[in-house]
Amino acid sequence: MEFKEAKNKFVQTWGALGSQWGINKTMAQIHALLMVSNEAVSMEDIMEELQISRGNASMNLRALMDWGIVYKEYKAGERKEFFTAEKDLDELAVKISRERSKREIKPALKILKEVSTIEAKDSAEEKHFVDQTTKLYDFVLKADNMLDKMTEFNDNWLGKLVMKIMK
Amino acid sequence: MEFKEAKNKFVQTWGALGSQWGINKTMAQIHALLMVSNEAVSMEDIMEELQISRGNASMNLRALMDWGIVYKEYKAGERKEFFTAEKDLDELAVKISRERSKREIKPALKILKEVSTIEAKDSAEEKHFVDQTTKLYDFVLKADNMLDKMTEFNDNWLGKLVMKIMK
DNA sequence: AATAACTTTCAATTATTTTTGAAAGTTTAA
DNA sequence: TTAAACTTTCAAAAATAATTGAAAGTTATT
Repeated sequence: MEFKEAKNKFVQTWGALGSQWGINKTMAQIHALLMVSNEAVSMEDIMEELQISRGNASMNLRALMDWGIVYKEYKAGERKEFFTAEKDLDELAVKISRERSKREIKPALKILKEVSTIEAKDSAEEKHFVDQTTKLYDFVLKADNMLDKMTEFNDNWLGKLVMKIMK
Repeated sequence: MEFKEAKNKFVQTWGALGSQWGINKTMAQIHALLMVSNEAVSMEDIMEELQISRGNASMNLRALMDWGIVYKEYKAGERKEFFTAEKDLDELAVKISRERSKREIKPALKILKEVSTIEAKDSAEEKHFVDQTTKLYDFVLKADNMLDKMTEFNDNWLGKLVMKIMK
């Protein structure tokens, strides 16, 4: 396999993986492209490589910057903007976790708390509901905190994390 | 908040969370509904509660069973089928992890391996590509193995619990 | 202050995914 | 074996999400 083919395959695969996890395909592809580029890339070049429109490129670059995993760069003497991706994978994982936690998990937790604290009356049905949603709340909270804890560690985070969880 | 409202809110929230993570909304909603039901539910009742068509219910129940997180149940003297969800949350997490690993991570790893092992020639660009995709391969592999390890740990824990219950 | 070189926005279009519903399929009972 | 009670399938329709492209916006240069 030659370089160009490999690069394209990687970008396509990363895009597909992204969309399976609720991240828009183009966003994941732009990120993939920047990850494997050894220097900052212009919007023009991104449009060219991925065959996408200016608007699409602009919006998804904005989203990637909002996620904190892509940065703008300016080159001396150049009017246009260039982009680079966060290339440290631990850092990348941390930022994605944080963002998804903030945007999706935290709001869901809030609702879970609400619904799990209704007055259970005496029917078995209602008791089961309260019991199950309470367990779910605890579980999701624990899982979410685990992700937070990950950010505290650097190397051998798995081992340290297991130690911490198991006390 | 009264029970019916809470239940509905929970089902809607779980559905929204699912779709943000690449799981179809109805599938997540059916799962939510079954999770908080203290007894097996018929397809008819699922259709009624979620206001969905028979085809939709049938297909998503099939998918949930393929994921191994919803089971069919038969009631004596009843022709129709009833459904229950896996309610143990650790077990649920394990099954979802396994399934997503098998369906999405493993195939992506295969491609990552392929593209990271091309002949790097001597350009800095190609060297960076190989370096970055190799790191990514290692990272994803490590994360994926971690899920396996947790699964194993969980199995043991469950096994021990089962032994304990059975004396 | 006019123009050139860019980027952003967003209504309209296009692509993708989900859902429907009725026909076909299956199983049980009489 | 026939019919009734169910479930599954899948082409078409509907809903949702992503993308385009041109106008509006911004910033730097002359």
